[in-house]
Amino acid sequence: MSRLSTCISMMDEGIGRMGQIMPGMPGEEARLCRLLAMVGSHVLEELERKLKPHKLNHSEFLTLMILYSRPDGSSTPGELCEFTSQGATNMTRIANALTQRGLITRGASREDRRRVQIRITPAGRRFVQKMLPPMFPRLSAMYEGFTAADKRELGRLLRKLADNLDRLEPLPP
Amino acid sequence: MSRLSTCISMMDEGIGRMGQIMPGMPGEEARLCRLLAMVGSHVLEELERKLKPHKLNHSEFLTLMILYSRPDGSSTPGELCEFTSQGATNMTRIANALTQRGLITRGASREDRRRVQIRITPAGRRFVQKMLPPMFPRLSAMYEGFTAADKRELGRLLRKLADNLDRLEPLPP
DNA sequence: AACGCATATTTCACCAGTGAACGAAGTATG
DNA sequence: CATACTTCGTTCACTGGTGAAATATGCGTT
Repeated sequence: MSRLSTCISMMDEGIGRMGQIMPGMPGEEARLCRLLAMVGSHVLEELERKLKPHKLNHSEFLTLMILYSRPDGSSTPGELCEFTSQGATNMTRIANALTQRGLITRGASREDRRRVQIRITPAGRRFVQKMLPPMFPRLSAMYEGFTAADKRELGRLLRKLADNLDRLEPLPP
Repeated sequence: MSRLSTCISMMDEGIGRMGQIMPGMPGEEARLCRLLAMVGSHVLEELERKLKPHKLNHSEFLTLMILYSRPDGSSTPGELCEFTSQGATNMTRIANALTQRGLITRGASREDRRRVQIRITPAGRRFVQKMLPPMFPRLSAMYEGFTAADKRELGRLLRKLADNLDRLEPLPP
């Protein structure tokens, strides 16, 4: 695949030319959106690459991590959908896959018989504990040359943008 | 779907708890990656939402934009693959779709008969000129409250991260 | 000029994610 | 207490994207 910086300079030139043709275009904002999209998906691809050897995809990994991070190691499909930003359909498949591998269990909830209780198994915990640490070095390397202030600033700006996006959301028409 | 800031605080808590259990985890870096991924894909979703009424998906839109921004309005599948970060397989389908709608044409290249020359049509240009401007307001709104320095800084940090990602890339094993 | 090798695009089979519809369980209303 | 409405999870059919092989052209060597 092509280097990220190549795509970025292509994008820069393209938007530069567009700016001259299309008056009124918010060029800087468009640039930032493209950057966000490119870097964001590249980060995800990088993650998926590290997950492939474990035969996990991104959504399964995220689901497993949420369960792992829970003090009681359990949740429900609906909640997992919400926090992984996945549709219920997909969560069903994810839960199927993880159950099949013995990393989680699915059982009926006592309080509300509509709900399903999903719980990480001891094997699931061991799996996470084993696969996670090898990822740390590359994760750190990604931010090589970033000062503490840089990281803080990046976090601040991304959260600010996220707030704007939430506020913006309603656009069904 | 669930608000972005909800997912973010979930993620913050989750990584917070993880940091206590998993010693040596680069928590801040992990947080930034998750943020990048979430905000990036949210931006893409926002774009796709705006494209849906025009019956375009993200890749088709990007392809069309590249062609539009070219002085001569033309390119080749290979080049488009490179700059859209799409596989050749997909580019074939994209070109099929855009050709069918009369927005581009496909013809043999004169210099290298292996190559295919893709060119935006006048109808394609009109289409872009019509669909683009209505997107500007929301695009600007996304960065409401961002100072010029904020935008500059966000751009700088994303580009820096992109460079690191390129440098990092080789990890096939 | 004929052979093998490299490159560009397409075709095919498959995978992950999505929207619509369904059945089961709960909740509210007359 | 019966009927309608809601919520939760699953199933199914479809879309967008990917990897491996097929096809076609060009390039370099002998």
